[in-house]
Amino acid sequence: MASLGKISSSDLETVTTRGVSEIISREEFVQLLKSGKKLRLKMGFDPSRPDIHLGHVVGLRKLNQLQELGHQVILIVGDWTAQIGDPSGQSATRTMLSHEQVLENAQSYLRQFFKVVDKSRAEVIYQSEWFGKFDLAKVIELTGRFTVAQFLQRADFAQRFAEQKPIAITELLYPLLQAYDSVAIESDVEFGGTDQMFNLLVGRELQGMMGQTPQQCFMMPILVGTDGVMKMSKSLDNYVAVDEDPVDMYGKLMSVSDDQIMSYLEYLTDIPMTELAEIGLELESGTLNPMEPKKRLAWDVTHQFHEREAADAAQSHFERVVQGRDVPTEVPEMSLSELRNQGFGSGKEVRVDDLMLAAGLAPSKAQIKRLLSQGAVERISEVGESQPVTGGDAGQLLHVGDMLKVGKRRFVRLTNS
RNA sequence: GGAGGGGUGGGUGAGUGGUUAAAGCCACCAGACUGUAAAUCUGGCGUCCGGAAGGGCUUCGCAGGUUCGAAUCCUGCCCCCUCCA
Repeated sequence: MASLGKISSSDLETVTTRGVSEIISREEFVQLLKSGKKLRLKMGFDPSRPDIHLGHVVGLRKLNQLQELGHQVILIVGDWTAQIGDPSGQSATRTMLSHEQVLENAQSYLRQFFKVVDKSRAEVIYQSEWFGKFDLAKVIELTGRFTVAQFLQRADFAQRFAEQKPIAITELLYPLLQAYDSVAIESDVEFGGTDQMFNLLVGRELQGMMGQTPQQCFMMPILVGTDGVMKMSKSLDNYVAVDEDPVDMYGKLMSVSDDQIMSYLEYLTDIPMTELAEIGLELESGTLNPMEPKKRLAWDVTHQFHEREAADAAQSHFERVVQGRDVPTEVPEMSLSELRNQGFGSGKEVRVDDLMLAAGLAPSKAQIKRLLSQGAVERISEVGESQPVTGGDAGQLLHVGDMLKVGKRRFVRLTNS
């Protein structure tokens, strides 16, 4: 680990450009890095959303890089702002979280957070530490520092105002509270996606007003989700969660659009930029099969969250099941006795549709019929002979050792006990 | 206080008495193709019975009502939004 203030030019380059969208202001930030001061890096967390996905990881990696240069991460649990909800244009009102719920979510979040961020160089602070004692006089003082016109500069507000769409008053409060956090912890640098620019700037401004050195605003690009179009988000279901098991994580990364390979490699791995440049060129010229760098990406990221062996296993699983269309080495099992307890089958045999239902391979009989008629279901015997299960075969009886393949990659095997 | 707009399937959003289990788009599922769970193309996409044809049930904020028939009309209720003051 480098000592504070001493930073190599390549580190500086990486920290300030790779996976970075904008820094306000870059010059001041660079000076701070060189000053030898141990910086307080502010990151906020909304405890109503305790799941971390790769979109967040872009920023967390940045925090980690700075930690390695000796700086300190301050994670703020937004137990007050969570009740407001960030005005991303969607739902304005949110239900209050109970204290226990906040604690629970925070715990879950932290477990994921520290998969990327170094725990020993981080502290966790709850907003309620300062907002818990905020009184009305202070709220008025805080709000009195800003005007509506200033807030209407924020693109999202401006747009909704123009379209005569609702803007909740509490939404205007959100940036203010977030800004006050910066004052409360004397933040040196605050991190967020580019969509956070306004909020970060309000923090910077408020600190100046209150006699503190204004924080630097560090903005990361928004990662596009696995659909290749929208930003990665849980509600769009185009995300790869940090908690994902290796096989799913690898698989989901393999489903990233070809167009996004380069940005994923840049934002989520440490593969040198010079090497990435070569890969980019080869992809463009068509001399490199996109699957190759994508596999590397998938392996690399999976390995960041799991053991090497697990990443290797995930890769061979992918090659075997997806590329080779073969049966995976480990197949989920259901036993006849278990099935009978659930009211399916006789204990000696079971219908195809019953097994699919019980194994969760389809949510309803109607869905099963569709799958059958679409030729999505295959029966594989103990000796490996496979035979399609078609339209009228829903009642076909399966015996111990039989296996069903549904779609390209879902399996279940019938066992005895 | 006044005027008006609106609540539809996972999401958007059409639909103003039957041909509507409800357009289109997105998401999702399957198939084909392939270099992957990319892209593209095709199909599917409430649920239950049936091999199928077909039939039953449930669904358009909630509760009633009119009608042979209602997401569509009427009554009451709940909720959301905009504008004027």
